[in-house]
Amino acid sequence: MDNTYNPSKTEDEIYNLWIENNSFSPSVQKNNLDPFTIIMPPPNVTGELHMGHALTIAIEDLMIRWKRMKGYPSLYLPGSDHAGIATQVVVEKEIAKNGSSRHELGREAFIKKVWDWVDDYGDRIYKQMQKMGASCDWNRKTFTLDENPQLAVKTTFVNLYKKNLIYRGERITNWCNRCTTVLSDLEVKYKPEKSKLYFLKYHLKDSKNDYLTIATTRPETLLGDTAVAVNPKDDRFKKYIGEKIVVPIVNREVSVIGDNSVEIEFGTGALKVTPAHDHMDFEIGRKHELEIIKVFNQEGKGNENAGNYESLSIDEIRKQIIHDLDKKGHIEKIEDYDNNVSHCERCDNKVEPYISMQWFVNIKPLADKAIDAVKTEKIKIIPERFNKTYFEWMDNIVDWCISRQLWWGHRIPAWFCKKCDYISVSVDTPSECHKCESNDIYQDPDVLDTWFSSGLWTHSTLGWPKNTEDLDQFYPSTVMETGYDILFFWVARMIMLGIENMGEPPFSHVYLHGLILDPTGLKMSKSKGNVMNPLELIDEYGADALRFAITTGVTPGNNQRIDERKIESARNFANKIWNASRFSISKIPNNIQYDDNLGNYDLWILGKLKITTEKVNQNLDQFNFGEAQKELYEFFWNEFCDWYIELYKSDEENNSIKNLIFVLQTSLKLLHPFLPFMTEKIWQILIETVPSKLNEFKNEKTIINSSYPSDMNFKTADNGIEYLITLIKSIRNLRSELRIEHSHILKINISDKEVFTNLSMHKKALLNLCNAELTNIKTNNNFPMVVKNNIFSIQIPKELNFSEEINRIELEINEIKKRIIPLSKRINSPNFYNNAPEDVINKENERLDQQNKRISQLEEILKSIK
RNA sequence: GGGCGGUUAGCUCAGUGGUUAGAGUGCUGCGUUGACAUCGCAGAGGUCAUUGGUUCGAAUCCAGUACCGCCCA
Repeated sequence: MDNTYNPSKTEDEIYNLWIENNSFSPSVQKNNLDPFTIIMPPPNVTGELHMGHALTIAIEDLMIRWKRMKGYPSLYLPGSDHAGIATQVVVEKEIAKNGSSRHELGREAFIKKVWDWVDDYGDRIYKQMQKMGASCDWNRKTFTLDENPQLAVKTTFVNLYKKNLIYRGERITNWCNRCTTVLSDLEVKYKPEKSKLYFLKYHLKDSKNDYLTIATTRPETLLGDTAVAVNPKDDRFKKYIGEKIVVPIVNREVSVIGDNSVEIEFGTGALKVTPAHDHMDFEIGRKHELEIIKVFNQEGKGNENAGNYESLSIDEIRKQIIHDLDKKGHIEKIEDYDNNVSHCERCDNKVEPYISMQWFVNIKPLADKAIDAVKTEKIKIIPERFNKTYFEWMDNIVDWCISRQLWWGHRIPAWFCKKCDYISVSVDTPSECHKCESNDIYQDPDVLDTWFSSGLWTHSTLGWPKNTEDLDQFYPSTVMETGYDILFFWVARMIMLGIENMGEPPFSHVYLHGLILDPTGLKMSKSKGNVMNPLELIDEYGADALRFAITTGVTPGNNQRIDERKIESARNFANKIWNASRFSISKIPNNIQYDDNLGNYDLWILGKLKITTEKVNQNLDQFNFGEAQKELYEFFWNEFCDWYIELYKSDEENNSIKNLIFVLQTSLKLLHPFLPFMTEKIWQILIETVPSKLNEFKNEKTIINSSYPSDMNFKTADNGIEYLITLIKSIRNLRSELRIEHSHILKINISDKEVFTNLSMHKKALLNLCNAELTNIKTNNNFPMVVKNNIFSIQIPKELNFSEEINRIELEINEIKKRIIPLSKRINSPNFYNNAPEDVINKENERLDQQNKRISQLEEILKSIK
């Protein structure tokens, strides 16, 4: 073995080994354990692996590997998402480089371009997930536009339509005029912008000199004004209600209406109403049955109703209108104004409120069942606090607009009849209108919101709507693991559609992880230039180190900052494991009889191993991955390496090589979910090098498919090892405090015969670990040292200056005294006696005794060295 | 406007009622002839944001305040 671990050399080799062994496919169970299933949140097919994916995979894969080793049939199902708008934007940008556009190409040719893209690059993200070590069952990988998901989408659409849960209607929606599609509320992001508030004069028809001043951020929409609204409670304006007022420029006579939704405080308190181009105005318009006049088209340009402004862009219209209003004296003033402007999440273009005909899901009936599933704990969200977020959103849910005016995606399975206007909705492409049997039908050009197909992911990947074995075996899945930021985007929709199609919730647990932030605590984004590329980090440090680093101290739902030092630290830990293994292997002797006798050090480390195993399993059970990992780190480095291996070196005759190998192997198994590649690599080396007599696990040919340690029933014992460790630490400390050279052998004496005898067994350890020797001779140059209520005398070189040590001891005495005050106060209070549990009372009393004893011993020491 | 989270060592974070609050990293001193300098040994470093309450006992539970961040409208 090399003396440092080389991940890049090993990782691909190990991954191939797993693939060859078909280690990732769940085996149909012979035992009675229920399957453990994670359906991976599908990354965008155009995407590249980012830190968020890396975290997702690290967490999901550690759960899967753990459960797989515990013997559960474990399925980790991978896939990717066609990501309608995102992919379309990517390919549009690609062809724009050649000066082309999708409109120029036409729908069919454009779609072909996208498929070409997917064929060329679609596997990229899978390869990147493999670099991470994801133990997915690649035989079951699914793309949202595969045949079966297509069928699932159409079937669901048709079923919901037949149940009247899908309808078509004209609504005001968020419209991106660059993508020329409607967007859902969640696809719109708000950005603060410095803009202007324009105060415009609208003259009353009947009294020429009287006018209302109206404040607006969007003067260009006045072309579509069909009313002016004031709050009926507003004493300044209520007298105008019912009067006619003239919209400037277009000279349209409209009414002044009263509506409670008008904010008295905002602007002047008078509002121009443009039902076709503003969400709130649309609602007011509906209430008052106002005329709706569209003045912009789908591309964000003035339409035929815009008069002189036709075919100008919205920005140009604004500029022109301000100019024209000013010329006619309609502008009272213009103020600076900070407001939040909506942008398209994908292309960053400004979003316009826009009226259009769309398909909607009547969501309330679905939502009610989904709320119920969480309320009755059929689904547990981890961490629990996100229940509140979930309910908040679900309780206030609005109908889901599922149509998108895109070309890439699941085409809506609805055909319009030109003859009778009937809409035929069906899974199979109809050849004629279902009502009048005319052949003159055409399919709705729109596609479905990507989340519609993603919502079916939990069962479409398993074969639904077909009745498959997989569906029978793996639905519902166990854990849906994803970032908390897509709780409503995705998780909520999976729950609703899962219940709708399958009759039961799609998973029993939702584990939400936090975001990975840059070292300064900011979200990583390409535009900020602060992204870390996981693939580069893997090249530099290894996938194990990256995985270990991003799950170190991880807690559900909390964000974490990541910087390279964290990854370095994980890499160092991996190297420690590598070297401890190297050491253990080097200690395997040739051709001797191995016996099963265990020494004291063996029994001690087994005790630690047992406790660690219990804690790790317990923490994993409770989704405390960070804690589980911490336990392992501490055990391996601080107990196994720093003490057991060091003690082992001191007394090889009385320690068991079999035990050394056993503890190493068990540790590797425990660590495997966190550091899969390296632990497998070492396991393979052990298979080669450990003689079968020594190899407790000789029948387990790969660690990935070995059994996870739990319920350890072997014998353990302390036999004074904890005491020995404390003594060694005290001697080291004294040596350092008194600045005694490492090479100087310290002779230590203790008058207590029993302690002396017990320690005699550890002569070699004392010599090797702190360069000390037991002696029964006391000389003049003694320095007293107290260790757990025993006083040792240490022979030291004559010329030493004790002043620092005296200071230290005095400080310690003071500190203990300070501590004792509240402690004795508490112990002496009757309240404490009456209320605290007995074991606590005993413990506190014992504590007080020990502290007092230590003080007197320290004082004794002081006296003797002063 | 509503909701959620955070505030613990120089930095990054664990720690949901019971010893003297921990880790990683950084810092200081010492140490390289066989597992590992990606290392070893020793050490310094904290009024657990703040105020009040509950309790025999609070970083931990409750209420208020301040600051930071996120989500929704």
